[in-house]
Amino acid sequence: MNLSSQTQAFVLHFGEMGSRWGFNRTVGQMFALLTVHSEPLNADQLARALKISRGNVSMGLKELQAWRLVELHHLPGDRKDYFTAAGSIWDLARTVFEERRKRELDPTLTLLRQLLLNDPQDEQEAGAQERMQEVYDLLELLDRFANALSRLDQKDLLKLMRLGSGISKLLELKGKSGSRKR
Amino acid sequence: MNLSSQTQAFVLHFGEMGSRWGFNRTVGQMFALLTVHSEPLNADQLARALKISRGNVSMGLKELQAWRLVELHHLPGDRKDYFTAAGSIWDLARTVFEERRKRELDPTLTLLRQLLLNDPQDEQEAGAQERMQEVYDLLELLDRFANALSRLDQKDLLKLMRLGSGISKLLELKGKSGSRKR
DNA sequence: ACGAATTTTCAGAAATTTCTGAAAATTGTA
DNA sequence: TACAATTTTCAGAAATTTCTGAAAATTCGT
Repeated sequence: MNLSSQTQAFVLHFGEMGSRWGFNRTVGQMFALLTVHSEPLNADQLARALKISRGNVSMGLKELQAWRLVELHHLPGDRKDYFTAAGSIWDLARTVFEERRKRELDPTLTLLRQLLLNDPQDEQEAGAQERMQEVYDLLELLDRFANALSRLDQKDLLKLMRLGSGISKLLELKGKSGSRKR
Repeated sequence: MNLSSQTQAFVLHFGEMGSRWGFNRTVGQMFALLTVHSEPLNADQLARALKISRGNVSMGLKELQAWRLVELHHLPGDRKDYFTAAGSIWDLARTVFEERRKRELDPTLTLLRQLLLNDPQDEQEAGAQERMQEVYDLLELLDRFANALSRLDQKDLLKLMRLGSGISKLLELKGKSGSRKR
């Protein structure tokens, strides 16, 4: 379980980026290692490869399971738990995307919905609520859009992402056919 | 500068969420307050309203300026710097989106591009590189897509986001006309 | 150029997050 | 059931991030 300098660099980088993606350094490293390493790894192997404590690995795996980013395997005649990254890179990306939507958007939408139920008590509050309503509308739209993207199958998602600047042409099309309807 | 309980709740929430969105608690609070408060605020007002030190406000404003999320104003006969949230909610969202793309995608793309230049030294490395290539391809696609979205004007973006599940129908359309071409 | 107003800086304090390692709990086998 | 292998837990240690406040720097009017 000694990592090539390639893998080392990859793993360390994902450790650094980890916090930006929503998990801590060692969780990022564990995930990176499981991603590049095709064979399943057990907790001891992860601990040794990454030079972190066994306890930390246990906690990290729990978190990765909560994110549904790893899969548990068993080898015949071995009681240890082995892990791999769950599904294709594509699946992983989708999962991260969905989890982040949940964590970054949903709580705010819930709060704003609540706050907007109250009647404003004065001018100041009325103005603040207007602004909050704008934030809410935007985040809700984003949330719906993210959900729609999540539901697309891989083929369509690929098609959409590859469109690039072609998107606006496609929308023009839609806009015209849409207005024609009435 | 005493905040209504509405605003208080909004500000505190954005503080909590701040870390998920890429900045720390007080920066999140400052941004939230500037967003709901239509009048420009100066550093002392922010410090008093949020009960944080003047120094912290200075650092926070510097960060918000780096994110291009605030705008500096001056009032006649007052030497203090006044700040507002920069542009419409829509503009703010676009800016946050772009900044996050830069911070979360670009460094990884750069690293992977580098790593993939090296020839693999053995089977193990070859396999790891395959996985890294997949990650690279995916992130690059995502990056291009994010860029394309950023470049859409507000009207088109709105149209696209409102499509929801209609997206797949639109893509079908495109798929068919695309294959018709050959 | 001086001085008052204002902003920035930054060393150390405080708060928070992450990590370790030993003990407790769980699991599977004989 | 007894026990060895394995995983989980969690109190406290270590590392990291954030915050304060006083001093330094800057800015502007006179």
